[in-house]
Amino acid sequence: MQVTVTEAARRKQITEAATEVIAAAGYQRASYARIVEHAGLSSTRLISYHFRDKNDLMMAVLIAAIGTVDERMTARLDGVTDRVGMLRGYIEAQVDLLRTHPAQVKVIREIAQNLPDLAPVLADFRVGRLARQLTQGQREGVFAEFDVRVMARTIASGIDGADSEDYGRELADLFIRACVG
Amino acid sequence: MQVTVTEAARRKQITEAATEVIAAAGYQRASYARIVEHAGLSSTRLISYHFRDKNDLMMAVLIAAIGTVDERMTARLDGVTDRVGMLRGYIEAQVDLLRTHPAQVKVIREIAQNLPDLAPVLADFRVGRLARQLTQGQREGVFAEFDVRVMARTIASGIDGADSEDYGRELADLFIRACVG
Amino acid sequence: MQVTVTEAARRKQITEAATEVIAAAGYQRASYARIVEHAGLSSTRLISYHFRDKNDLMMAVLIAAIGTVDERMTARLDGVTDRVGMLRGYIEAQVDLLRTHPAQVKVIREIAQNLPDLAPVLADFRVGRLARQLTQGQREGVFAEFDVRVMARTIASGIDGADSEDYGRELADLFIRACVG
Amino acid sequence: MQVTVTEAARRKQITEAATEVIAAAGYQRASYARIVEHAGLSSTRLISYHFRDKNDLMMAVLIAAIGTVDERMTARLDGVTDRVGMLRGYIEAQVDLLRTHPAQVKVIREIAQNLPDLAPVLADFRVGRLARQLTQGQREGVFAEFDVRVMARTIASGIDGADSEDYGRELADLFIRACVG
DNA sequence: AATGAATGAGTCTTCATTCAT
DNA sequence: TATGAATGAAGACTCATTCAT
Repeated sequence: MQVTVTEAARRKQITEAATEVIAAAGYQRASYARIVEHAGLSSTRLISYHFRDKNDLMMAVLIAAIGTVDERMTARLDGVTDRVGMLRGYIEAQVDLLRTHPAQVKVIREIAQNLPDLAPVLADFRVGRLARQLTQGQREGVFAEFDVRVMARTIASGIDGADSEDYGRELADLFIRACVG
Repeated sequence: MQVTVTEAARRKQITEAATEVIAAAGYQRASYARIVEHAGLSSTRLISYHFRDKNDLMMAVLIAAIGTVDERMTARLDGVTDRVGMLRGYIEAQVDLLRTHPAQVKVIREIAQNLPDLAPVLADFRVGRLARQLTQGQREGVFAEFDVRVMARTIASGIDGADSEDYGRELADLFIRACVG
Repeated sequence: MQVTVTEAARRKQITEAATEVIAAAGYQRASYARIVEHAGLSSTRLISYHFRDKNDLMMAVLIAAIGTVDERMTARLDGVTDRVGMLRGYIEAQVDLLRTHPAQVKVIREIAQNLPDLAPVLADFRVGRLARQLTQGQREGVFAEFDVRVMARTIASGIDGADSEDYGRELADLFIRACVG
Repeated sequence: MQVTVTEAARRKQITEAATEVIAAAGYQRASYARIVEHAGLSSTRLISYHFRDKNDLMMAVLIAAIGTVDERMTARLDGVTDRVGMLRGYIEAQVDLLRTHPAQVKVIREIAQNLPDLAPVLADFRVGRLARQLTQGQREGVFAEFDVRVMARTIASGIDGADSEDYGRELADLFIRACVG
């Protein structure tokens, strides 16, 4: 029995299944066989047909995850002009994402760890928005003098360790002290 | 041609080769074949002879790496009683390790990521010494009130992102501000 | 050069080759390599493709063997109502199977010996039909009083040692004496 | 630490360990590694030193098992002249051996199954004594006319299936009926 | 747009045996 | 008499990809 759907719908089905498999089992264990099983597809051939190779699939998964995360962050921080409020909002929003979109967050980390070539691109994605806000804050005299790149990366890596909303609030307190100095 | 060396020497040769392979290629790609090639051994059977299984080998690699790192840290911080000086010394020493013992540091991270059962033990190894110092500092009134667990984990993850001595100094400044408040 | 046949045909080819290998070399020595060689296949990967794992293959082999044996026995004994005639027919038919379908008979024994979990199921297959007939014969007063389970198992194991039609006839005489008493 | 014992004592230690391993795990799984572990020896090299190869070890194991079994049977049947009593005694003594010397009985079967070259020799060992008694019984007119070889083999294989003393008694009844006719 | 079938390379582990004291 | 160390071959199984419709 041969079920035919549109190219776009099939690609989405596969990337979503791949996202869940990567989040649950890790990048290395996300084999075609496991993805096919999770998605209920007929054979791995279906993946090979819709994606050039495994790297192509992973890029699609990554782009989708980044899109989702970016959208959520933009929605959360839109209109916030207060620098300190922005910093707290950024950290708490990121921590909140771990709860609301765990698969997407996990996928971004997994791919970053396992495809080192992407590290710089992903680093900028994770840190760019924050760094710009920190620089603005320094210009306005709200934040002390510090190396913006170091601060942004430290905040980002600190967020990765969070496991609860309380942790997020404590983290925000910590970095507000460090930034306002 | 059969070359015979002592058990201890052979085990050390293999664990060192494995350490380098893990650091260079990652835990998942550290196959017996790659380790044997890197060490110039005759066959993978030599690893199976000296280690019960792959997990046994990885434990030996991990213990060696932890031993090296722990020894360096103890040597660096021995005799430092000033709390703020200790905090700076801890961070800078850790960052320095990334340069002087990159393979050992990488191995500890790789194994922690890929053997989740060990995560709690390794977390304590990475964070325990620091957390005790922070708590002491709070009792002495040198450090402000903050969640020691969050602070220690944030410092540890911040260190992982460092890539130079300058970065280490800036990180120390950052966390001294956050701790002294 | 890639030769493509249907799933069913390939499975049959593999199970038949496996049957012959098990019969000739024993369960333990029936490796994928030997089966592939016997069947003239390109690589062991072909077996892994068509069967989930080795146990899956062995179950397919066993089911085929049981099917063949059961079909032959049913054909031989269909319509026989005379209890003593049935007993003789059963024993001689079983002995005859050793000559006409040696591989199937050998496979059932080998798998029973090497997969102890299946022993009860196979024991029932080997002994169930016979035990029912013996019980009926006792009810009808044709057979003496004896433990049906012991008798059926003894008959079955006696058959295993047979090596000729004469042996089969002698065996039938023996057990008719033992049953009629 | 090097412990030195006599050749004979060491061979006995190894054959006994091998006997237990074969009985517990089967012939195929009785590897040098498992035997060494069971016996608490320092390395597999000790086996290679005392036995030419694995076949040599297995012969030693088999001879020891046969010796034990033969001795018990001789003790049990010595002085029994009554033919029918001898037949019952033989069957019940064999079934009793399954309980008192399970390892030795298991070893003989395992080796017979896995070393087909020995089958004739072992068949004679298992069947010879019994066949001679049956022939004598026929000459004395106590037993009916039947093929002694078939009867002896059937009795022997019937015994293999026994699992209790009751089973043994029932088996003796069965074969007395079949022999006395 | 989809599929069934096939594949070579690679994974770790176990095996009995041999080398060299 | 004993031992530590080393070994090549073989075991089942998984991988992403390609062939051929």
